[in-house]
Amino acid sequence: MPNQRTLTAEPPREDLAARLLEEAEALVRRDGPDGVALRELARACGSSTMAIYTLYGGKPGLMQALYAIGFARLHAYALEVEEREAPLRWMVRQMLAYRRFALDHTGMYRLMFGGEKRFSPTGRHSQFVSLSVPVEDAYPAFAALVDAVGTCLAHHSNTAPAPAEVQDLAFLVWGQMHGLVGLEIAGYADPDDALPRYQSAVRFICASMGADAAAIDAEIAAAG
Amino acid sequence: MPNQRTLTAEPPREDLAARLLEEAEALVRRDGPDGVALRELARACGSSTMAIYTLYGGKPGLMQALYAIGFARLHAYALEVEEREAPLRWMVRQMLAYRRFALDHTGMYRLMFGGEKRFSPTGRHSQFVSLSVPVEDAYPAFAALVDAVGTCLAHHSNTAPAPAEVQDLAFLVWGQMHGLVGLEIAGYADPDDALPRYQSAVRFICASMGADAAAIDAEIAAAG
DNA sequence: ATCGACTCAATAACGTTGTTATATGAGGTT
DNA sequence: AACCTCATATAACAACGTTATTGAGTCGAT
Repeated sequence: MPNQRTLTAEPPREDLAARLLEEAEALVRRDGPDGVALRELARACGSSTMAIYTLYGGKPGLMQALYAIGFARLHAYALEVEEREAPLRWMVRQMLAYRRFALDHTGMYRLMFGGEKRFSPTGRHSQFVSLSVPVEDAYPAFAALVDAVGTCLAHHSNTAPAPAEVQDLAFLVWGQMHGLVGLEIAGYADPDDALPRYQSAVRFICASMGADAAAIDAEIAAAG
Repeated sequence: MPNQRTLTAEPPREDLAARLLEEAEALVRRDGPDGVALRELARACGSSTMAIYTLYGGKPGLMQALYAIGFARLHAYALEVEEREAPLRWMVRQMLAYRRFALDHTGMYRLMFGGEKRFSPTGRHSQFVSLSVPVEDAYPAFAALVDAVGTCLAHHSNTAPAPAEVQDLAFLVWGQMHGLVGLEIAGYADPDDALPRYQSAVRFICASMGADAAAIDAEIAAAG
C-alpha cells in the first residue's frame, strides 16, 4: 500500500500540518482549549498521533501553533477596521472589533488569555517563554491598538503625545476591553447588558481622549 | 482495625471534607486549576478517591466547593478595606485589594474567572449553572464593590445616584480591574509597569467619579 | 444482646489522556 | 542494488476521572 499521506487524495488532504491545525482550531471552537485530544485530532485527520509529534513536537507545540493562529486572527480583526483618516472611528471600531473577536472565537480567546501556559509568539516549537520584549513588538495585534490609540490621541489633543503615554493608555484600554469581554465570556455579565456596558466603556475611553460625546455616539451607532 | 477516619489522630485529621478542600486549595495554588488530581489529592489526605465521590459527588462538585471558597476569600479581602466614612479611601483600597487578591491567589483567580466552567455560587454539589440572578445578589464580593462605588459616587456628587447607574459603573470598574489583573496574570504585563498602570486606572476611575486628583494620589500613596 | 439495614470508604477495573519505544516502509543517495 | 534517513503506524506505559464491587463500621429495632 502506498504512502497514505501523499496518495490518498479523496479529501484534497493538502499539507497534514495545516490540516491538523485546522482541525485543532475546530476542536478548540467546539470544546474549548482543553478539548483538544491528540487521538481525536489524529483520527479526524486520518493519521496517528505520531504525526503530531514529528510535526509539532507534542501537544504543547501544537497548542503554541494554535496560539499563534489566534493572534493572527485577532490581528486580522484589527486590520479590518483600520482608518487612519478618521481616528475616532478607528478607535471605536477597534474596540468593538476586539469584543467581536472574543465572542466569535471564545475557545481561542480563552486559550490566548486564560493564562494556562504562556507561549512565545514567535517560537518554532519552542515552548512557553516569559516575555522579555514589550508586547507591542511581539504581537502585531497590540501594535495595532497602540497605533490607534496614538493617532486618536494625537488627533484630539492636536499635539504629539509621548510614546510612553500612548503605551500606558493603550494598556489601560486593552485592560478594559479584556476585562469586560473576559467577564462576559466567563458568564458574569447579564447577556442583555453586556453590549451596552461595553459601549459605555468605549464612550468613557474615547471621551477621556478628548473626543466629542456626540461624535462618539454617532460612531458607535454607525458601527452597529 | 478501627475506622481510620475517626480514630487515627496522628495528624489531627479533623473533618475529611474540610481537609480535602484545604489540600485541593493548596494544589490549585501550586499547579493551577488543572493541577487538582483526585488521586494525588486523596493520597495527600490519606484517603482514597472514593471519599471525594461520597463527599462531593465527583471532581466537578469538589471544584465547585473550591470555587465557593475562592469567592469567600475575595469577599474577605473586600471586607478588610471597607471604610464607609471615607468613601474615596474605601474605593481606592477596594480596587487595590482586588489586585492583591488576584496576585495572592493566582490559581484560584484563574479557577474563578478562567471561564472553564461556570459554577453556581450557592449550589450544594449542584454542578454549574448559568446565572439567572444579578451577580451582586449571588456573590457578596461584588455586592461590596457595588456598595463602595455607590457610596463613593454619592459622596462626590452630593446626590443619590440611580441604582442602575451604580451597577453599570461598578461593572465597568470590575471590568477594568479584572482586565488589568488578568493580563498581568497571563503574562502580558511588564512586571515593572503592572502596578503603576493599575494605579493609574484607579486614578482614572476615581477621578471620573468626581474625586480630587490630589486626594486620590494621597490615598494611593497611603495604601502603599 | 443480636440481627438487619444502611453508610462510607478502600480496592480494583474501565476507558481515555499525553507520551514514548519499537517497527515498518517509502524516498533519496551512493 | 544496497544503504541511509525520516516519517508514521502500532503498541505499550503511567496517570487521569469514574464506576462497580466489597468489606467494615454504625445505628435502630426486636
